[in-house]
Amino acid sequence: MARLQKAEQGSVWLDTILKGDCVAELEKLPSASVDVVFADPPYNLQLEGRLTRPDQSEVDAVTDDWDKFQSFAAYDDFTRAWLLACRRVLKRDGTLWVIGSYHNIFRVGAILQDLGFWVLNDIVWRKTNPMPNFRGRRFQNAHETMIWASRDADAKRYTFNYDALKAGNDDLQMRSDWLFPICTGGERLKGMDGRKVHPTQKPEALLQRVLTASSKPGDVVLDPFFGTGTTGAVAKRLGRHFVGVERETAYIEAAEARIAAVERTPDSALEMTSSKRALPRVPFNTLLDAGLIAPGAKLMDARARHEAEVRADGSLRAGSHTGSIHRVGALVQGLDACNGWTFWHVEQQGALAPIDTLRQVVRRDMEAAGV
Amino acid sequence: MARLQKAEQGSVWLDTILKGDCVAELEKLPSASVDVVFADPPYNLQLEGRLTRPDQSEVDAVTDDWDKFQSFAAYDDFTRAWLLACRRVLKRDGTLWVIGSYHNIFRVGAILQDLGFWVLNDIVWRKTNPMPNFRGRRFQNAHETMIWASRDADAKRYTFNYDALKAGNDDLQMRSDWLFPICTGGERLKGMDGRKVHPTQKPEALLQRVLTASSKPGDVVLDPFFGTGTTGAVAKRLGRHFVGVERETAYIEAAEARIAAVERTPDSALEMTSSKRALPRVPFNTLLDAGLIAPGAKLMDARARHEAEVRADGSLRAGSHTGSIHRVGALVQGLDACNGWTFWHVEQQGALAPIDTLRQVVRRDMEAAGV
DNA sequence: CAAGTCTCTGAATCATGCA
DNA sequence: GTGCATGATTCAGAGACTT
Repeated sequence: MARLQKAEQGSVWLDTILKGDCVAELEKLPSASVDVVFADPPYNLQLEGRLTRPDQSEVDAVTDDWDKFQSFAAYDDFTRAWLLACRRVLKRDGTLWVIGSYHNIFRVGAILQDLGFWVLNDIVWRKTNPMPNFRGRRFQNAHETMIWASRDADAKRYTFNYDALKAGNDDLQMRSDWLFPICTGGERLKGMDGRKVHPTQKPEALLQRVLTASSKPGDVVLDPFFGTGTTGAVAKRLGRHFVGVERETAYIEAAEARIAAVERTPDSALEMTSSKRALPRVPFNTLLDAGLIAPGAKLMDARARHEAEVRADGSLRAGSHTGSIHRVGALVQGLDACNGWTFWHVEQQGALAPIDTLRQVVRRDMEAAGV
Repeated sequence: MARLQKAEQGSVWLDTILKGDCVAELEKLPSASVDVVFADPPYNLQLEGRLTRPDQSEVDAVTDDWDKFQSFAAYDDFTRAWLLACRRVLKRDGTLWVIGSYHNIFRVGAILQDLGFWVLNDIVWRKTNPMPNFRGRRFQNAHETMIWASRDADAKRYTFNYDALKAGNDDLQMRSDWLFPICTGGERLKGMDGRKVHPTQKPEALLQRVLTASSKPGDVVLDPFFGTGTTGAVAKRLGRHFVGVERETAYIEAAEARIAAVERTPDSALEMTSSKRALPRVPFNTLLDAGLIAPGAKLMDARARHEAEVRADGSLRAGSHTGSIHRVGALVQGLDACNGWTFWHVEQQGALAPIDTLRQVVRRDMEAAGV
């Protein structure tokens, strides 16, 4: 929580919407200050002067003499500019999401690769209720594509809550194809006239999975194309901070009212299934110290094909092989690596139990002792 | 059939495999001579090191030289060259398919747009049985992407057999997300040594849908990266002509033997029967996404002896136990396994109802949506 | 023989904490 | 930053093998 407080103290821009062009507004943020970017950029190429080059000059609005090559180039300039601005404010181990359709996603993907982002996954949002194709000249366009990328190719410490996703998915790892309805019904923001406020409002369920997967409570989530604030609403509900950039006053007002009405989920429900990597390390000889295993005890694999002797210093011996539980486990099997905790077993009440169960005892005791 | 006869008379290259580099070989074909291109180019996977499964067995990766490129720029040059060569031999109203993964598909898509191709759809091939992510550091990569494009932006007369696809899809228009198994079992070509002949052989079902959708009997289908000839085998079976380009003699020999064994199917027998699907699996967090259960909600067993809290990620917590609905159900009962769907209940109108009833609601909605 | 169990494998950009 | 030891990590389907 130190991180949360630090973020709260120093940054007036936290949990606010900056009004203006995203490239210009992002210059006001310090570099390396956000954990996750979620971007839903315009898909349409005819942007009527909204496009700016990396040097902030405005790209000619191509309306009448519309030429597709010029237009692609303009869209590319625009894309490069906002991706670079996001890259500067992204932390070293932060990740970026972009959503798009076949009109723009290939260009966005190629450019972000060129800028040094490293694609981690492409994710397909399959729509349960897509718009039909009325002309019958193409396949029904029933999905959109998201790209999930780390800031750099060698970033390894990005946040990915693998175990949390798996626990919520019947103990199967989460796939790259997600199924959600489009945003309709009560969730869809409507104006006084009963018309939708924003043409491309994304469903909160989509953002909920994105943020559950790739952020932690207290993290800062940037949405450079904030629209009516789906990212902010979900971030607040999940106990994340947000910062948005949006040009249109009408969207900002709708987003602010919407986010104000969101209730933060209680901490106890926000707690995520933790990864085993995050659990405290327990050296094997702690089990000897705790008397859970005695020097000279015999360890076996699950089928009693291999046997090893526990030595007083917490190392194992199996024939001429000696070393750690992992090393000896690997050696007796002729493998490069082995998780000794799950490989080696002890006899308990006539049955073989993995020594990992003893480690769990130690961890429980540590927790009880407040260590 | 005039078209078919004309093609048969004048073209020695019809229904053959040209050996060599695809750009050079395609120069031997007349311009505007093929109706459909299906291209499965190298993905430029950029693999480093080795990957082992949790049991320490090694994954047989794509390490072939043909998939190695110096840089993105080199891959782009390669892509531009083969796309241009294909464009020249493609008829005015022809279409082109390319398949790829996130490693290469964005670059391919952007380049083909730059060259003047017009994207008609992007199609997602969802794999029923993808390789897992073994390190738990990303989402399981469970799909590949195909781009379907016409030669020019203003092409209107391309072939799309809308009604045939719809008739074979329970009278629903065909969506952009397709579900097929990867190529295994008897369909997978094996050498004398029992090893796969080609590392990336595509399933015939995939090509069958591609060619059924976008070609007519008698059409000419070009595959510039022919490999072991899936495109040729399916084309022959469906009464289309093929022409392939391939560099490796081993692949060509395997493809020729394979295609020789294919029998042309009578048109009447081409229709696929749609098999009844098993009930769709509904992950527990779908109930949260659908708003049927709120984070923080309490679940109980039928006699209210055990209680658990629903967390925002779709996992449960009961005391110190956390995990999936199944895992926590097992833990609170001290059992090895438990069907969380029938064990856990929610209070509804004063009575306890199993959460399985909520799953049925979701399934009904999914069915109504035609998913 | 049937049913259950074990083994193998597929386009993969697949660690991390501590000394 | 580097080096090294620790120890975390898989789903579906085919086919072989066992009881």
